[in-house]
Amino acid sequence: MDTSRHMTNLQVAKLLRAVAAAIELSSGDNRFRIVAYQRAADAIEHSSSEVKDLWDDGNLKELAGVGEAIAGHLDELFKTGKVKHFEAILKPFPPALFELMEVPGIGPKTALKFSKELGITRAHSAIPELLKAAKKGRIDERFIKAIEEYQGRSRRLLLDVAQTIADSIVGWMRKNPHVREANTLGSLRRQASTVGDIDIAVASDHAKEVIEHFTKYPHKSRVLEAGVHTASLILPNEYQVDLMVQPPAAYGALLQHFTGSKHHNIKLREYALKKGYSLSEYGITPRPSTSLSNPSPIIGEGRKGEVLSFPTEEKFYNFLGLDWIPPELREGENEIELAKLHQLPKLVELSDIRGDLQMHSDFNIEPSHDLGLSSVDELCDKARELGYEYIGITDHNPAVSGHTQAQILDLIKKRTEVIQFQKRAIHVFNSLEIDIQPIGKRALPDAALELLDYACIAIHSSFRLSRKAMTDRVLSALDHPKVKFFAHPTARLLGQREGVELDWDRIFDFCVRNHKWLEIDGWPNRLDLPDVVAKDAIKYGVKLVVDTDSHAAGQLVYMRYGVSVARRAGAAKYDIINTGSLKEVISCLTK
DNA sequence: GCCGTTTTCGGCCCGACTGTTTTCAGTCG
Repeated sequence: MDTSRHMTNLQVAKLLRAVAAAIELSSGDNRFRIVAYQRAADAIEHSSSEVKDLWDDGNLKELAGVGEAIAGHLDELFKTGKVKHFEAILKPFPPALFELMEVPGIGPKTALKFSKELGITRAHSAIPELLKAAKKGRIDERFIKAIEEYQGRSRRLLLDVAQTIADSIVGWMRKNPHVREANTLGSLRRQASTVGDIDIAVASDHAKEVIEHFTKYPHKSRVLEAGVHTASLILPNEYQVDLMVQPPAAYGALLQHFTGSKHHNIKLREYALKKGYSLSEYGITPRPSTSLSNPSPIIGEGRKGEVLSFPTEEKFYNFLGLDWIPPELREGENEIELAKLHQLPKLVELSDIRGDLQMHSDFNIEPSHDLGLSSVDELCDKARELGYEYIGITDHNPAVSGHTQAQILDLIKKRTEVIQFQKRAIHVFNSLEIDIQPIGKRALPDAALELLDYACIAIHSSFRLSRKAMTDRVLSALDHPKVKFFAHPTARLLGQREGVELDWDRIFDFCVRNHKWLEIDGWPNRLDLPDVVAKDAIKYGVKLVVDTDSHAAGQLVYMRYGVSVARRAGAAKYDIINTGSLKEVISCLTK
């Protein structure tokens, strides 16, 4: 079988990165060609669509960073399984080289050196061979640590784990009177679904006192390092937390720089450069003009060579003629253009949410999946505490095997009585989460569906069907007036299971035409829809519902993570069904 | 090799860290 036809985005990206490395090791000044290949690789790796699907539809050049030439090469790749031009570029180098580069600290030059000096040529055994060489003392011993780091990689934290730790530490820091401001940084501040590092910035004119306070954080295991402006703690679970302290007058640039993303910062600096400014973590520097046609500065003020400081990010972005960009949108897509045109979306806020339409109670409906741990009453109490107007209880359907249709109807009627047992302080919708069976049949008789206010459907089995079969299956299950949304659509589990393959355009189209919604499931190891897909859904006009999928009352607070996904997708309040009032939601349910 | 509401040519982010590095090369975020 021709494997190229099944190449994933990650595999295509890796191929392009290998080409970039090979160009770098070849003679001649090809710096910008190298960067072009790396950018194309990044674009493909982060694309919400499978690159092969884009190729199928003739849309490869939609990817920013993929132009005429690379699109042509990928065309050849998908048609024939190989690219003659790439093979010629890669041929002089041993395959092991590109594996060695996966180790942090090893780039193309070092990889080539090791490959030659240590005789490592085969790709599959490259890393173990390198580790062996390192342990024998044939290369610098610092690489032992780097290799082990690589082998234990993908040890990214789930967003909620990192956020919980950061909330505690930021809270601790704010207790100190010298701390003017404290913020998370990086992918955590951008609320990415997984987080690499927990980094915290503090604005203060008293770095010494602030660092001292940080090292007294009560829940630490030990202090790793405490310098003049930075410090690091190790927590009992071995997670590391880094702190940076800067004077309030220059805090804006620091916060901006370390929030990233890398791609956002590159684009922002390119944009600034055209206006005659150079950006850094310290501030904004007007540049000497390089030609008569490029007089500088065009906007703002400042003497050449002088670093201008900014106390806040708002002032930093505004100086460049941009609206402040919420961290969740800083992924290097079109946010800078939108900020320039004052057209950034007004992102949905946690406080806009008025209900939660997916959660599980402890009513024993005899399901094939987990029961919840809390009673309907407990769920209502917590929801009321959160200020909600309504919730939907979506227990799993009764197990298909071992129940007659009459028994299923009976269970649902009994459960309906529990839900409607008394007048409650908030409205409770009577709903179920229904399995989609492999062939697209719902795991609940239609007669039972009629007893509900609404239902959602979800995939809990047969995760590996083809894209077409999977899409057919889902659309078939969605096709009933009582079924209102598709819950945790990709069924991914972060760090455990990849999402299923779906034809999103077909799903989006069906949803828009039939008043169906897609869920953003805020359960921290789902966060599903993924942000990039949710972004496409919104562009298509699909309505979303942000839920927690709680299995206990205390988990209703996971809503913040679902909202973060929605914000990263650029969702405004009106894109989200459950920002509506009870009356509005009831109206949507009957469309 | 990519890209354009100043350009289809002529640009292309920025600074920190590390090592054996007395002025720079490689790598990273």
